[in-house]
Order: sequence, then C-alpha cells, then structure tokens
Amino acid sequence: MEDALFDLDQDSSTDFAFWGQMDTNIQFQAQLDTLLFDCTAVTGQLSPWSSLGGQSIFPDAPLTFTDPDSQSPGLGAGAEVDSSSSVDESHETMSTHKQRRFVPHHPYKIQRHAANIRERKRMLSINSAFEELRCHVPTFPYEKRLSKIDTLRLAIAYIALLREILLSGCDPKSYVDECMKNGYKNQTDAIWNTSGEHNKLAGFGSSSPVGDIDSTAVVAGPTAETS
DNA sequence: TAGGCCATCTGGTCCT
DNA sequence: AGGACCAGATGGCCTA
Repeated sequence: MEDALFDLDQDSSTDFAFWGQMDTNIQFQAQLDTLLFDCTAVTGQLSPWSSLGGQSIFPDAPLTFTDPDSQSPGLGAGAEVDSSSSVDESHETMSTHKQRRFVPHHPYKIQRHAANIRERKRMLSINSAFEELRCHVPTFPYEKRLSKIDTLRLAIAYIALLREILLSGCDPKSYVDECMKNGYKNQTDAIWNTSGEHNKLAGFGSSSPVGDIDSTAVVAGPTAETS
C-alpha cells in the first residue's frame, strides 16, 4: 500500500513548485515501510526486528535487547512499561537519542508490543499520505517543510481556490490576477498563510502566485483557517 | 529557554 | 478475539 502511495508521488506531473524536495527521511521511511511489511509477513515472530538476525540495517543504530525486568531507570519515562517494548527505535525514526528496548516476555507485553508495531505501521502510512499531500500542495520554494496541520489547512484552502476557479469559469490566471487586484476572499474564509512567521510572505501578496498555474510558480503557503 | 512539531507508547473503543 | 482507530501522555529535536 505504501508502495502505491510512493508510486503516486512520482506521478505528480504538476507545474507547481510543490514541496517536492522529499527530505532524506522519505527514502528512509520507504525503507522502513518495506521493513515493516516484511516483518508483518513473518508470522509468529514476536519481534519483527528479530528477523533481522539482530543485525541492524542501520549501522549507526545499535540494536539492543534488554531484559525488561532490568530496565535502566532513565529510560523512556513516558512509555513506562514499554520503554522495554519497543524495538530498536533508531529503525523507526532518525532520532538516535531515543533508546528504547525490546523484549516482551509476558503475554500481555507481547500483545502490547504487537499492537505497538501495528500502530507504528499505521502512523507510517498516515505520514506517507501526508508526504504525498505535501507534494500536491503548492508552496514557495523557500518555504520550509509544511507541518501536518499546515498541510491540511493549505490543502483545504487550495481545494477551495480551485473550486472557485472552476465555478467562476474564468481563466485561472485572470481569476488570480483579479483576486490580487481586489484581494482574495473565498467563500470558505480560508486564510492563505501558514502558522509559521516565515510564511507570511506567501500567499496572494506576492507577484502572481496562482497566476502561474500554467507555468511554474508557487501559490502560497496558506493556512485555511475556518474559524 | 520556551514553544512548536513530531514519534512513540498506551489503553480504550469500535469493528470485523 | 484480534485488528484498526483514536486520543492522551511523554520526551526529543529544532528554531526563534
């Protein structure tokens, strides 16, 4: 499934300047997705990572297994019990700082650990979807990576804009030019700026943002605030 | 240093 | 019963 999502990414043949610069994490995530899938295929494995034969595919990430009963007190306060339950987390994120450990011995912990893996996998697929959405949402090249919330808001605003352009029946470029002259105000009261200060530059304030729909440009770094 | 963002864990609920 | 989904809690990283 994730593979399908990534395939779609490659299909995006838009002229906009989207957040196309998939950071290096994307490749990593793709790898991780694959890994998680592989792990799922290994039925009966309590720990998917164990199928790696204890060898981390990430050389810099030490794979540590610890007896749950002998956790060091400093480990993952938040996840209490399960600082033990997680697989070597350097597999999951770039955060090398998080060192959680895995070795579920009790049936409950085994189940819990399996659920954790499923949850992680689910979140990965959600993140993949967010990544794909980022690629379809126009931003300025200099804009930093959109956060999840900004991605959603911008998508909402962008869809609203496209819808209005369609309904107007006008040429997109003229429509946007008109908007720029008279000020853009869509029906949904979407506000075109992101939460970040840097994004205030974005939007209809600059030269011909959406106007370049057919050429190159970037639309904005919007935020659809419906409040 | 505070705040934003994010990943992960966890327990509860709903669904198949 | 097991899995999916969800929201709260927690802690790390990054930036202003």
